[in-house]
Amino acid sequence: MPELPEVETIARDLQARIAGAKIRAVEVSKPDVLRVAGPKVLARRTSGATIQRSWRRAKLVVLDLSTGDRLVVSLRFTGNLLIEDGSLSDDDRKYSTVRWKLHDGRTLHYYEVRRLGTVSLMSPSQFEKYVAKLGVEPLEPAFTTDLLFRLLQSSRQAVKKRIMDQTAVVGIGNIYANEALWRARIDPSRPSNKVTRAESDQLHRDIIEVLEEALNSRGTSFRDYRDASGEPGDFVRRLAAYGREGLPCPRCGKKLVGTHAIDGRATVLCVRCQS
DNA sequence: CATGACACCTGCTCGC
DNA sequence: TGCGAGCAGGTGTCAT
Repeated sequence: MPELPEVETIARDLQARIAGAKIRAVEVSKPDVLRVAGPKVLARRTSGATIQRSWRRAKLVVLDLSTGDRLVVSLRFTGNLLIEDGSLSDDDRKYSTVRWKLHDGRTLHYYEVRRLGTVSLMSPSQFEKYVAKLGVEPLEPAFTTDLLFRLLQSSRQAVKKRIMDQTAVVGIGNIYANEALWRARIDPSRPSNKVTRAESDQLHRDIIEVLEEALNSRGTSFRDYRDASGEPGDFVRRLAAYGREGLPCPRCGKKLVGTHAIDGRATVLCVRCQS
């Protein structure tokens, strides 16, 4: 489900709403989402802890606990973190897999339909080891035009797959990969090492631009993404390519074409604009 | 090492 | 209406 803008929106909402809250008790109804620590260890090591800070790294929501441990949540397709203040729908209740009961009476739910997402309780060293494999944050100054060009040069994979590779650049998933490549007028199937310097620099601008615009719209709700308060993201109205197969290209009017040729993921492009 | 195939899950939509 | 196939904002592992 969520890519950088959606995960950032969730992490910021949680920071505003539950930073400083103390955990009273933990309930786990679907233990298969837990990694590193199982239900008993999770309950023992998080009960009584204060959630000091909520932030994002790559597509992970990270909750820093007063104990030094971190709760690291990978939402994958359908995961979400929802704050219940007394009004949770039946559906939300049905898919609530882990619950942290807070001292103030509210509950933080880890919500999951497909249960592909994970909740990991990590010590500082486990966390460091885990994030060491991740690539550069595209909205930070370290993401330079030089770095992107080097990353593209170093692989023969399709450029779309390359920019979705979380060990290269983090946070870009299928929606924003399609959108950034459409904006940059680059064919997603081009081998990444065949992208020119000028194209790479344009792609660099468009990756930042599309992620920032989506963040300002609080993400894209194509199906079931919602923020921590349950509200949908607004960027779906601004999508030019993703989900618009068969509809006219907003730039030239030619019908957009869909394919699954790159890594089996849905790709939509304008064959006239993107080459 | 880079790359591709597959596994992990449930729910929704579409075609017969 | 029922039923099977295919698809969904992702990533970890394993074989080649």
